[in-house]
Amino acid sequence: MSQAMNFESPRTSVFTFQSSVHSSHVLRCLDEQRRKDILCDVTVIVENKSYRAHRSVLAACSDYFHNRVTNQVGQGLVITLPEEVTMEGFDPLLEFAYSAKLLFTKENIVEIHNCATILGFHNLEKACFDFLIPKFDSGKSINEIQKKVCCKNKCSKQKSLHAKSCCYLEEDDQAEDTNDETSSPVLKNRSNGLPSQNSTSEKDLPEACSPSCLEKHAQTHYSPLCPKYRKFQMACGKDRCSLDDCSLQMSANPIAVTNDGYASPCLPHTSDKNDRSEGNQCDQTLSETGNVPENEWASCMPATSKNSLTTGREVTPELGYDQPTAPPVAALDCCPVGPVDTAVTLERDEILGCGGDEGPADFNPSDSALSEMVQEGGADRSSVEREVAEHLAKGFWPDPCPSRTGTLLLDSEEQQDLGKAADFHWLKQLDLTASTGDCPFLRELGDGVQLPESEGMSQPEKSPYVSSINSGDDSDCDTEGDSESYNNERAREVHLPFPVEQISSMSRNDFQHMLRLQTLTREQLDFVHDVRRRSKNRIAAQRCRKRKLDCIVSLEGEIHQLKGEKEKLMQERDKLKRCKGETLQSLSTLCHKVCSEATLTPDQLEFLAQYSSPDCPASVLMTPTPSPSLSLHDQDPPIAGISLDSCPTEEPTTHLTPQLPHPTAPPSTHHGTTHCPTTEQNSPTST
DNA sequence: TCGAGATGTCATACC
DNA sequence: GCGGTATGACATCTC
Repeated sequence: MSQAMNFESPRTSVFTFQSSVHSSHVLRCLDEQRRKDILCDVTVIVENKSYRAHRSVLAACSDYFHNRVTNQVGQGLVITLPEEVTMEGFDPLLEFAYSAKLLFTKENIVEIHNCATILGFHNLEKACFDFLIPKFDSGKSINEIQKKVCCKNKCSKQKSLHAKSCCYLEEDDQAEDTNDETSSPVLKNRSNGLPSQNSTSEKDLPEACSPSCLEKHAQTHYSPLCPKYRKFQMACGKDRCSLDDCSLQMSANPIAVTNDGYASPCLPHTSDKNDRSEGNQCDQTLSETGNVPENEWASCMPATSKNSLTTGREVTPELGYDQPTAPPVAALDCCPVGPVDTAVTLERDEILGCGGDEGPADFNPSDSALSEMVQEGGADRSSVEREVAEHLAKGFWPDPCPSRTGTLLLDSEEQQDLGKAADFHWLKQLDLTASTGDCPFLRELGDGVQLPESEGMSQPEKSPYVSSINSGDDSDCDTEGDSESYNNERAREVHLPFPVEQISSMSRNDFQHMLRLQTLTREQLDFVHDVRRRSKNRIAAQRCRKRKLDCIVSLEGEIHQLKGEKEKLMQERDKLKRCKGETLQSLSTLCHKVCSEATLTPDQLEFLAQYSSPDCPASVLMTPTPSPSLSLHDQDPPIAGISLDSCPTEEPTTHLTPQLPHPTAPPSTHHGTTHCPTTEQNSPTST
């Protein structure tokens, strides 16, 4: 059945989220000191119970305490918390403050949330509770939650994968509502077949964002861009975007709680030859039956790793693996199609105590991939949020499925190697169609979160629907869907022993490794390579186009900037021209004055002309014919100041003859030099 | 019906 | 030599 059923388990479910915000060593010391009441300088009273603690720790973790202890001195500080704060809620929070681990049960999660809210506890962001509380809220079915958030806009177009996902899920929910959990022989069979499966199912998908949500979301990033490019930028803008794409289907498999109270992360399924079919069925099985024997949890984890993640598909006898009969959302949802790295599985088993017994399940995965993924984007988010999200995500999907589907056929050692080499592979398996809304943690992380644009993971081929989603347009789903269906059909024809989605989603090493392990026919090899090539090229084309668009946008900005500079230079030029005109005008006036007042002999004038620049009116006076001098004035003088300085008009002025004609008078044929440059001639306009 | 935009694919070059 | 990537060109689809 659903997780809700699991939540109904009479046993107490205890979960732990660990934050890496704190240094574990320091925290351990502090916690030890607190328990021994060493250096404790504050007493917190909650419901008549007192807790000794360090004010610095509390202040660091809680706004409330920060405010209360600020400016408070002395060792005897006693803080009585509001009555709204209960021991039930405060106790785990205090533990969290000192251990970075939050132990909670479904009974106290709400209380913890309330207390954390009242006390303003850091590191326990809204995302945690928004996601967790509904899971524990037996009053609301998961279906209700999903429908409310996700499927409001139930696929305006069925073309959209996302839309398909929603609809598919909803239908599934509905179908499930009408079906008794034991009424389906298939389910029974599945349950019997692989009881160790995780209990996640597509209906457990958390709030998946609608395509419109995604688009809106992404648009916030590209608002400065030309609207017509936004879609494309969204689709291709991995550089800056796409952790929008972080849609990570991780979200699709939130927390699954087994009867023994462990949070079951989205367990990956592999397409192991032997139990591929079983595995395919399994994920639905448990999720629908919700009935996992407690003592099987330990064995569940390793077994899970061998299960193919292909919920929503049918098992086709001829292929041995399921082909999608419905949008492969669930399949993609559930973490990667790949197998769980054996090492990871064991590690998790250790973490879980693998006995399946009680005790907090302390998920503290050390996967760098998720960390990187989470940190890569969302720079605008607090590191705390990121870390919390990261840890929560890890907690729910502790297994990054390192080697993904590609290693489904590998032995454990190989898987380990591949897992090390391909930390992001599991991400590649994730369907990017969903928005961050799918993952409450990553959604809260925000828009900036980006999936690494490593090869293969980018988009469509593994899930051809993806591009349609990324493009924000449902319409193109047809072609992609056709392509996908064609590929699937071809895969069926050539009896491809693994899902088509794996071909392009695998890393090169994984891919080659898989090919080595598989004995494929020539036809199969051709098909596989063809699919992979087209997928890679499709992604490359998207990147290429995005770069082009970015370049265009950049050039447009550059053009705008250059236009501004040009405008400034033009204004400066006009200003200089005006200045030059004024200078020439004053020079002309001076020249005429000198010529009219001074009495110069022709020898003197010739002498002046010899040592004066062409701009100097004195030289004009000596010019036999007026035309050359006019032409000189039509040219730009070198520099007005220099011309003036070089013009020795002062000395000879005293020798100028008074009978020199006035500039305004008709030119004298005798001198031929009566036309001193007028203002008009030297005006900028004339120039 | 036409054109623009989006996208997938192919061919080719380059690394 | 193989595989990945970049990119121009083309085809197809949608609006």
